[in-house]
Amino acid sequence: MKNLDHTFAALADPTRRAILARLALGEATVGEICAPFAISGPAISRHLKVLEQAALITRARDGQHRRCRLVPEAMAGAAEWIQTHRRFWNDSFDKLDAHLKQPSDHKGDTP
Amino acid sequence: MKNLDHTFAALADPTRRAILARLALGEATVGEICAPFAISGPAISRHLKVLEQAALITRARDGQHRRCRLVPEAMAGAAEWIQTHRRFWNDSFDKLDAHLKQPSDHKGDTP
DNA sequence: CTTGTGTTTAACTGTCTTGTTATATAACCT
DNA sequence: AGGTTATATAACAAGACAGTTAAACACAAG
Repeated sequence: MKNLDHTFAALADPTRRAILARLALGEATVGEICAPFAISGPAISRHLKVLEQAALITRARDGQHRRCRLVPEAMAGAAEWIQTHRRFWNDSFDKLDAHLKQPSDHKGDTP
Repeated sequence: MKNLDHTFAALADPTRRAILARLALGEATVGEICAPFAISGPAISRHLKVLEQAALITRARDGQHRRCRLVPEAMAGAAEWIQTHRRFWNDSFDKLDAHLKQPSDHKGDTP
């Protein structure tokens, strides 16, 4: 359950990307992840399951909470696929590189 | 129709990634794209429509053929999202970088 | 043990996706 | 015009997906 299909499919949902963006700031419990979203708890729980099956996060019990953490290695597969293709398409990727290499704050996507 | 949702969703399908890999080698007609796949023509046609709506490819008439070409800019959005997160997770991304940058001749090798 | 809080599962619904075959459109060629 | 090739659309079936509410599970605390 750790191939590119799952990774890209997991990243295709804006709620899940927002969850990952939240987790990029540090571990969080399911309740903390739920808070900023308008959708129900079970919906978030299933998004977390999708992210876990894509190996993008892990969940571990912590008392009666469940702490979620990123697994950055999983993202590497997707990044590698894109960067492999970058070798062929390097025309406009270089501009992106220049843009990203600037010292700037990150602009995440809002849910 | 050009947001990250569409881009990642388009990349989530292995057939579509294979089509992109084929197009990375150069333009191709729909028939040429169809050839290596076991699925029907209409199925490929709809994959191409998905890729086009994600702005990953363009299609242009060429006689009675239809020539498909990559649009690398569209991939940049997905790459930017991943690379933005790389700033937080740069633990294991650095290893990927080292691996990919090894044959550092990505400057003029367009086939 | 009983109750409350956090989280997941079950069951259901509506929508989207992927494939199929059959039919239509568009261009080329006598 | 009529026939052939290349590609797209229509109509349909099967399955995946995202959301809901209600119920179950797991642990904490009276």
